[in-house]
Amino acid sequence: MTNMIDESSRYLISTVSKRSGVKSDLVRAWERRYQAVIPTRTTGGHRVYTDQDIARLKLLNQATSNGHSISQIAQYSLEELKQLLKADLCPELIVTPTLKTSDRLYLAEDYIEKCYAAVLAFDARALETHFENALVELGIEPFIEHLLTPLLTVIGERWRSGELRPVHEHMASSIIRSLTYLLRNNNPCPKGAPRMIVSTPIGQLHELGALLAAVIAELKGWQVTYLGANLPAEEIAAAVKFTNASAVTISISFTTDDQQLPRELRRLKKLIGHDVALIVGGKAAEHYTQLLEDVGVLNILGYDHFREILDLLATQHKTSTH
Amino acid sequence: MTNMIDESSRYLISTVSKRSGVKSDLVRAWERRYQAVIPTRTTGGHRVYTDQDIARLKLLNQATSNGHSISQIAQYSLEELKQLLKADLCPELIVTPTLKTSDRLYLAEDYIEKCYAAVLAFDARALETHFENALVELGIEPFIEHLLTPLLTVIGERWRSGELRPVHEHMASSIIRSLTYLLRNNNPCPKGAPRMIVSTPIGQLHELGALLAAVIAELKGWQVTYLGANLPAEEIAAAVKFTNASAVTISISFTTDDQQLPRELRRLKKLIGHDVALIVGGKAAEHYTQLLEDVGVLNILGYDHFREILDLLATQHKTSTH
DNA sequence: CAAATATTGTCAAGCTATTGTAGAGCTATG
DNA sequence: CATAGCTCTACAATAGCTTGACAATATTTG
Repeated sequence: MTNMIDESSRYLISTVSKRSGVKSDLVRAWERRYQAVIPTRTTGGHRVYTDQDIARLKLLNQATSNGHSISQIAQYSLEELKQLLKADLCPELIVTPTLKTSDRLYLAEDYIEKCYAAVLAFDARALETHFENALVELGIEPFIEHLLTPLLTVIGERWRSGELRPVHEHMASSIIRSLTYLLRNNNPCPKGAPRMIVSTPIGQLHELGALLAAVIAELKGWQVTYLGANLPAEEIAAAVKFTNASAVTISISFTTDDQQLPRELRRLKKLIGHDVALIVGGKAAEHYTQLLEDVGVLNILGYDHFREILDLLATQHKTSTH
Repeated sequence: MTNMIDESSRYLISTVSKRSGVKSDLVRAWERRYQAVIPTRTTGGHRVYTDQDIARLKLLNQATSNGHSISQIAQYSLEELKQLLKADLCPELIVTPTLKTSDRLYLAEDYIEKCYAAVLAFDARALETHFENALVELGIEPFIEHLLTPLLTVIGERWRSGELRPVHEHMASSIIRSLTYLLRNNNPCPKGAPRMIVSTPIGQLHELGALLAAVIAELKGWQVTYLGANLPAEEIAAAVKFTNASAVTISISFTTDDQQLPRELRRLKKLIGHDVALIVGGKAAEHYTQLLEDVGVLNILGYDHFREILDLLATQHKTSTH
């Protein structure tokens, strides 16, 4: 996760030595003789290393103990070193080309499989690890769009088909929810940012859709107050008043036959008035298109559409406050 | 919100020193040499610090004792420092308590007030900031025991008395839930650790109690799988089978008149058998003492009691697996 | 194969930078 | 007026820097 903050950690040589397992003297020797790492310096001349340097030294250390000579590999890139070590372990699998941005979809699919396998095996730790790795490799938005969303769809399908039990879905959800901290945490919110309330209406217990919407809105620069699931219209409206929010996003995951959802939506719209945008999304939203149109709701048709809506509302917000 | 922080939290250097664990002289040296904190001044020139400054110094203190050089990290933001420490947690580092327990209680009360004020003002950001600072200052377990638990009780009371709306409680809950990532993430779980399933039975939608139980069990060295709220007995039992868990912890927050809860508990006990411990806690557990006794449940009477139970079960687990 | 050469990890000497601590003398605060 | 805080200065203890050397292995060459 450190590299999400733009690689700002700096270390002195002793720390580097402890972390990488290469003695300080040797680190300096490798620099002097082969420029294996080229740290910056303090004004006083002390060497200052980055996380990358540490990773590099770790790999170099492994590679040398595998028999490679330091003079030969000292200038390899991180990627090349990883390949080298991989090749040492299983010399048959050297094929891997370096990953480029166009391979993200492939990468995401790979992770989807791994994650699904972890869910099926009910291995919460493995699932969490996969998620964290994927988050680093993919970045936040692709992570949500190309990994989480398809994964949840798959889990939903397999759940209905009986391959998975409800408890699998619960396990996965709770892990995804705890990840939200990572997803949300890096945004110093701008001061005049438009505010948004995110929740699910009463009767809708699944909150993951809402959670992802909240994350995306925060990434788009909104100041989001997330309220969890299952809230009656008056409560959501109260939150809008408290925060002076200019939009409300509601996620609907399940189709129900009763009239509760339509009633709640109409009530909510009436309570918040016409100046506050009401946005609705979620798997089950498409079953209610007529209703949503009647009520005057912005219906989310996909991630890009959601982002468009957010941008549009944000500009409206700016012009209305100036 | 901002003026609440500004007005309520101004400290002189001696207080800061006590709370952060950094000697006054050193605090001044860090300011002079690296601008690690830049307090405001009284008209007479005395330094005046905020809660943020204290949190910052505390983190800087930890980071330096982890081997980082103060000149390198002095200008890091709070977030960066947290990340740094998280990254350092590979070695076995438990936050060293620099405060006496009596000071802690006082400090916790102080934070309870601030947090409650943030809830009342519906200020999610302020609440989150207070939580994060408190977590740094108090350490995990005191944070749960002396801040979170009393705070939740207060919120519950004021909610029943009508001072707060349900939406206040939702807002606070969702923030606490997102904090769980911080609370849980520090434990590299030992290999032979006993496993536990944590959830709430069907009909019990409030999951915070379960969440806190999960965190405490993890701190005690258990390998916990947290499943969220509202699960039927068969699902919980299935999770026990999948993970080969040796204990199940269930949290009950609300008293209901119907027979669902008793039925579910009996069913759960039957499904998991006598070899798996069934632990029940939560605000409403005391209303069911007779039932719990009949079913053969370990009833949690408080945090210390819970920890005792955990230790007891852990030793049983060890002897049975050797 | 042996000798010559190159590579590589380690160490020491002498010097500088960093950093925690402390004292002297003065001032603000209640 | 006593306590706690302020500035400035100084100092000792680590920890880091450079240069250069030196064995212990590899590798090449005769």
